[in-house]
Amino acid sequence: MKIASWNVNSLNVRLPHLQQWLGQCQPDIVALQETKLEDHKFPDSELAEAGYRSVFAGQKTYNGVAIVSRSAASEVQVGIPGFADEQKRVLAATIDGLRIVNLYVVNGKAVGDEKYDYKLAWLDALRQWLALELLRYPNMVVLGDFNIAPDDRDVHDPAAWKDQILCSDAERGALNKLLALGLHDSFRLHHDDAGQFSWWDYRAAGFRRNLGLRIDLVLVSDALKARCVGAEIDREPRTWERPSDHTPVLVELQ
DNA sequence: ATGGTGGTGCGACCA
Repeated sequence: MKIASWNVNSLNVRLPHLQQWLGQCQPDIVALQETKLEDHKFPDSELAEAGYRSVFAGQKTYNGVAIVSRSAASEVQVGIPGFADEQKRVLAATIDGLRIVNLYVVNGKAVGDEKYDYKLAWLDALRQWLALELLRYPNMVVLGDFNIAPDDRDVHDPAAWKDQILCSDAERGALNKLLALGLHDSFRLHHDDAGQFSWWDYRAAGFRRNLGLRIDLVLVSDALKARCVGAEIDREPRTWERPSDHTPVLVELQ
């Protein structure tokens, strides 16, 4: 089965892209971020016409997460338990026997900014919660827009980005603490090359010049590692007219 | 190329 993550940067604008991509890629599960839609505006009937069910937790203008899947979702959880947060960034559900945890990690703006402190506190709360979730649900996929480039291979210009937001040691340390729970960056199970990105800035012709970062990740738990037979970044939707600044990333599970 | 684009919504903020 195919499991994907895509930051669509407004599902209102990108619904045609999502429909196109569902049709040609035929994923089983897709985690969406930055839907930017209140729940009553979520296009669940349009997606049902394409054969997909939806669960979603959105808000106006900012954030918003959803999981779109062929099979029904159960045990739906919004947010990190015990971590008060108005921002809709976390949505977990059980689908096809897998625990799917969809994340839109805080961006953080700049190292030292108050949003950066919020990002690190948020990641710490996430880690504490996931440690418990993994005990309950060994077959877990944690995926989404992590807003962290794991290492310098994931950065087009590591010197320019050194110690900058999305690349700082504290952010990478927080990601490594998540991985230490028994999670694996699926892309790195199958590829070790540099320059494979999932996000390119709209400015300065970032995509054309491949000035990107790999910040969209699919993590698989220890129990799923052996079933993970492929991991890819599908650059095609980033070439379409009026694209999201992110492109879909996906794994194939046996 | 030290600038630049895009979404929301009509300001200014966020990324």
